[in-house]
Formats: sequence, structure tokens, C-alpha cells
Amino acid sequence: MVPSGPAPFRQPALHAAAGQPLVCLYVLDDETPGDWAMGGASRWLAASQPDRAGRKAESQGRHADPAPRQGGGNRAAIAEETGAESVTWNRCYEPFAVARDTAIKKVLTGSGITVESFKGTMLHEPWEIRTKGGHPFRVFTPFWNAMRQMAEIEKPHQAPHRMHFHDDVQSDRLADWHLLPAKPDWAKGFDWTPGEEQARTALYDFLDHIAGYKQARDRPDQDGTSWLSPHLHWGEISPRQIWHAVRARPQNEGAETFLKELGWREFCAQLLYHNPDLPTRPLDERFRKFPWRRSEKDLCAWQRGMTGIPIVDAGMRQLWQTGWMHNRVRMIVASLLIKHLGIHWRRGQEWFWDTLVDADLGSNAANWQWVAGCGADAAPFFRIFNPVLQGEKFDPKGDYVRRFVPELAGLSDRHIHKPWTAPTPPADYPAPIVDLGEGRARALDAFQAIKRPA
DNA sequence: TGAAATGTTGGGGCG
DNA sequence: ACGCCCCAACATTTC
Repeated sequence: MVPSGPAPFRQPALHAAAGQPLVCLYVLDDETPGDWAMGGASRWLAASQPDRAGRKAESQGRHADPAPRQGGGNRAAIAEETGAESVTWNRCYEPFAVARDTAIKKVLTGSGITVESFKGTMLHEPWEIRTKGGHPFRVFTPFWNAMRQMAEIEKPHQAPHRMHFHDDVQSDRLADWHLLPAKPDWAKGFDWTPGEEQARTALYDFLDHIAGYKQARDRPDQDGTSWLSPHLHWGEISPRQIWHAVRARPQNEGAETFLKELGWREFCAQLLYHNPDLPTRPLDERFRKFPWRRSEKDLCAWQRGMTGIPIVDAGMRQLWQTGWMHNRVRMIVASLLIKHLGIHWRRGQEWFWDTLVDADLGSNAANWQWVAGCGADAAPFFRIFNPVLQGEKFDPKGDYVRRFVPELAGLSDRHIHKPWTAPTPPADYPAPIVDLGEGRARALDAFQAIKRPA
């Protein structure tokens, strides 16, 4: 149950400005991110924000004018248009965003406008948590230990008593941004409901069964995860709100495991902050000469959920149909692409970036590197998932596979994760595009080739 | 936040 | 009763 009474306030920058007449601005920036402009699923989510009568209270929208070229972008333009005395925002941490916002801050300050940025989307700043030697952490466990020993995380603000909004600010029409897919409308199957209220509902629904999280989170056939990642990525709820809501309940193994996931989010963000190349370059330099395979055919089969391996196809189809994939299955599909198919982790990263409603630059890059074994605190390359065993272990009755791969629905539990062993495999489902034993052996050989001579 | 290969142990069938 | 073999069950090592 969502507690009654006022919700904690998730926007430090807005809170700080609330005493003045407000212009709230949402900037769609398609230019400075370069290769990492919002993916398709993210654009759908941005376009699907609740369009209330009081839209002004949500935000004005402007397409971004690239800041460095045009002297501060539209934050500066609108500041001038409205005669604003101060501009506040919640900090972004992607390398391109840091550069952009630094430039904008300089321009605004130069025009005599007060600028202040806030920590709105993280529990800690990426530069705050350091080893005793003063370096950023590269291994999760010591990072997490250090994070738990920090001072208690600040409580979220209370909502300001009232806010009033500056009239007469020109806003783009959301529809004019053409954020929604035209043809085909692949997003029609998304059952995601964006919005602040929905985020709070998801949080408190989850807290009611958080005690079982440690086991249930690994079961794609069960509803054991928090479903908070898209809300969190879009700032519809803040990690401080989540942290304190969890801490206000009985502490148990499930709660601790979940808090640790918030820790992973922080860990990934600070890895990206300190390693701006994270999305493109393996942290483990040996992997720069890894003999990746190129196969459009195999990549396409993976993307479409037609690999012939049930748990993988179920995951990839869940992603395509719903814009989200269960975390355990993300690891399984990534392992197959990288290890058995030998395809570069960046191809997988790009696909996830375009299709996930919770796509986040740091988490995506750090986790793909983690699976590939080339990250800072990575699974060893030789740790290769067997998708059949993973399916049998985490989807024991095959419910998840049957839900997303209807061709296999008629198979018995015994054959559901390996239909090629069934007496009569379904004719409309492909044979595996890779022999799991051979794929594994090839991956291990390739890894030998880049290992440092002993 | 693996899996497979290899090693060890111990119970039980059997000559 | 005894040794031998088989093989599950578990542990350890290797990739």
C-alpha cells in the first residue's frame, strides 16, 4: 500500500527554486550525446509522460539547441526570454552531459545568472566514494563496503507548500517531437505506464514482498523484481526516496540484497564517470585484440528471438514486445551472444540501448563489459552460461518460455528448454543456430589467444 | 551473479 | 567374510 499523506519530493533543483516564479524545462537533446542519443524505447517513454491539464507543472519542452555552438543552448535562451535570475538543474553524469552542462553553466554565469546544480539522481556523487589511496573503486564489493560506511543518506525533501509558474513561455508541442515509432509501431505491446504516481505504486507494491527478493529476483517466471528501473532512469522516483522507503521497513535479507542493487547502479555510474570510454573500449586492454566474429545473420537471429534456444528467444522477444527484460535473462542472452556466438559485446549493448525502456548509459556499458569478462570487476571470460541449465534452474516449469515463445507451449517440461531432444520438435521453431558445446569450446579457444603468455 | 572435468568416498551387489 | 566393481553423491580442479 502506498502510504497516505504527502509524497517525499524527488527534485532537489526544483525544491531549491520553488520560492520564485518557475519555468520548468525539459530539454530533448539529440545532438550532444552523439552515438548515445535516446534509443527508440526511451523516446517512447519520454513521449508517454502523463499529459495532464496542469502540464505546466510537469514541464515545458524545448528541443535542445546545442549549447557550445549557440552560446548556452535553450536554457540560456529561455533564461533571457523570461528574465530569469537563476537557473537550477539536477546533475547528469554521462560524459557528454557533463561537458554540455559545464559549458552552459559558464555561459549563464557570464550573463550574470546564478546557476546551481544538485544531486538529484544519485545517492552519492561519482567522485565521493574513494579507496583509501584516493582512487575510484574498480571492484564492486569494496565499493559497496565503503558506501555502507558513509554517513546515512539524506532524506528526500518535503514538497514545497506551493509553487507558482511563470506564464507565457513558449513550449514545443510534445507531438511535434515525433518521439513515437511510426511504422511499424513496435511499441504497441508496451504495457509500461510512465509517471510519478506509477513509480510510487511500483515501489510500495514491491516493498510488500521484498523479503523474498533474494531468491525471487532470479526467477523470470515469477514477479519478484521491483520494476523500478525505468522510473528511476527517468527521474520519476529518486534513489533517495527508494532507499529511505526500504530502510523504513523491517530489514531482512531481501531488503539488503535490493539495496545492493542500488549500489550496483551507483557503481556503474561512477565507472562511467571515471572511464568516459566505457561504452566503446574494454577496460581490460587485452580484449582490444579479441577475435570477434562478424555475423549479421546470427546477430539478427539473436535480436529477433530466433536462435532456437528457448530461454534466449523468450528473453529477446520479451525485450522487443515489452521494452524490458528480466535481469537473469539479460545475463543469459548476453552470454550467448558474446561467448557462444563470439559477437562483440558492443553489438549487444547497442541493441539494448535502442530497445530497453530503462536504457542507462553507465549500467548498460558496465554490465555488458561485466558479462564479456573485459570489465573492471568482471565475470572471468571462461564463466560461460549454459542456457539450457540456466533455463531449467530459473524457469523450471517453462512458464516464462511458454509465455513468450508460443511455438513451444505444447512441449513437456522435460523438453521445453531443449526442444531439439523432443520426439517431435515443433516445425515452426528453428533448430539452434549454434551447438552449445562447440560454441563454448570456440569461446574458450579464442580467450586463450588473448591471454597473456603464462 | 558457472559448467564441465576430474577426483574421492562409501554403500551395496555379487562372486 | 572378503575383495572387487559399479556408481551415485559430493568435493575439488580446471577452463
